Amino acid sequence: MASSETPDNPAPSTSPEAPTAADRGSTAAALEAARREKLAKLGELGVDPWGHRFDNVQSMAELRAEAEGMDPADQEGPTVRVAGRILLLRNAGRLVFLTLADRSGRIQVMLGKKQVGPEVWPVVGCLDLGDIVGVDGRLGYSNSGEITVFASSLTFLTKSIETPPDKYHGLVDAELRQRMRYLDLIHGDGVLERFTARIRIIEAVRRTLTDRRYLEVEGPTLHTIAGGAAARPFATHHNALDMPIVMRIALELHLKRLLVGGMERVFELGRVYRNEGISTRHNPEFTMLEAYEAYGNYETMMDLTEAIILNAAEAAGTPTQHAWMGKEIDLSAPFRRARYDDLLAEVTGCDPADPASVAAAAATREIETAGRHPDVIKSELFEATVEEKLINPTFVIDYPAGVCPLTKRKRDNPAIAERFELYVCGMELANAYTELNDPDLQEELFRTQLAGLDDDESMARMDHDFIKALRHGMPPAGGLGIGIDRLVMLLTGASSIRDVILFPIQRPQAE
RNA sequence: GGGGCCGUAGCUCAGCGGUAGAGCAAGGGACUUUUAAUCCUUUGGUCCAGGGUUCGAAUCCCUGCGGCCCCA
Repeated sequence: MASSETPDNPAPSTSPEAPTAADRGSTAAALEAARREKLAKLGELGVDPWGHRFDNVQSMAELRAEAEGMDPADQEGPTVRVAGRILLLRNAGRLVFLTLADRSGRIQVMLGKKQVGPEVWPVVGCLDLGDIVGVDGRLGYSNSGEITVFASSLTFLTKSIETPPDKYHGLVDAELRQRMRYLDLIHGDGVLERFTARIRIIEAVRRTLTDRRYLEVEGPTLHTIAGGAAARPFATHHNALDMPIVMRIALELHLKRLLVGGMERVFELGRVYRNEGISTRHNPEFTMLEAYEAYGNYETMMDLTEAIILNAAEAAGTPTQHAWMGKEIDLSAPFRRARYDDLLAEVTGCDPADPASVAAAAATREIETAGRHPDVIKSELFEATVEEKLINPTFVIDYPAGVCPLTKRKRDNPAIAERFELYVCGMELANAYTELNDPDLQEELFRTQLAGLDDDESMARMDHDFIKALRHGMPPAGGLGIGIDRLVMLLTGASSIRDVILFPIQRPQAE
């Protein structure tokens, strides 16, 4: 590649090897050629266009705060140092204004021919939008009242060879924004802030748990049995062991092994993989929190869930009441708690205790009923009717046992499992159980599930090693799972999971 | 899986049967207080791909590719 190291061959477009922009007949090539000429010019000027260590940089936000306290007429502002990317460049002859951006914000820089001197001024002529520069100068206000760093020197830090997107609209095309997330982060309104909020949210989730003496662990992501949830796994193969491997679809069964191992309070924040559909709420890999607390139950986990969400909202700066998916959401705790059967009866008018009544209600909504487990029919009816009605955070509690093979049954009613799911805006955000710790019942439930349900419907994969662990004694416990991406959506107001995942899955770009 | 919408210059978009347009960006020129700077000027395209209809297709139809949305 042409670079500054060939000063005696300054402009690549004049090299016999490199076709001129016109030869290539492409605007993109012409734009690149213009930048490469400046790259070569920098070399001639003895400037390294790729830059070096640049210490003691102050953030734009810091400097803005400092300038707020200054008298705008003050000509003797402090000497400061900034570094950032050129987002805007206004050339007024022997005076050039830059809008420089770092991750904290933007600040204006003024470069004057007289002020920077004859050594540096030719370098100013090599600046393009997208270049990264460092500036030393005096902090103050321009004539029009803009906070400005009046440069006394300019340090070139990195040349950009590519043309940046439209300086005003930025990248609009959703495909390009995802394929070139780095540009989306630079130019997209609120994008960097949203992903920063995601980081704060995850920090808050972690802190909420560690403050409660939870231990954070890392379970295996390569499993031999895809257990702990109902989902199709990604399958692969381990060569040395010559055996099939699946990517994990849940964190559950290994965390429970650690409860057996006496860790008492454990959690994992990690990626899980499900080989299923892609939508505004589904990405094949997503981030899940699972937490298990010995001697607790699902009510313990409701309290924990509220604490996690409220702390996360605070960390993200999300007000208690805000709009999401076009609805007004109120995050005030305690969240509503409503029994599964009560909601189903309320919305559909059927009798949840009577399988025939449930089936009849399901049939009117074109849900397949023939030969299916009554609790599965009930579950589909619930999904089709009740979920969308749950706008404000609602703990749906006490699920039909038939769809909860890993959950402890109610002491007085074995048909009901001590499970809750948390819904907001019709979206499932969390799922929790009083954990089943009876190894014999667990094994039996795995078996009946395997016998009675399709793979897709069943959460059960017979896992003898897990049963063996339960046989050694897992303390009674509450367990919780939270979809972190969806939580971030809720707290940042994003309507698509792709807006909260830096690099969501995409088909490869056509050549 | 079913339905709808979209793909035109590096970016943002117009054109929707008569042979390619604008703004920004880029090149040249002017300007020492601009801020989406301004002014003058120049350049820039396999109209996603492949078929079809037509005297004529960016435009209409089909298929494919990529994307977005809705439903299951």
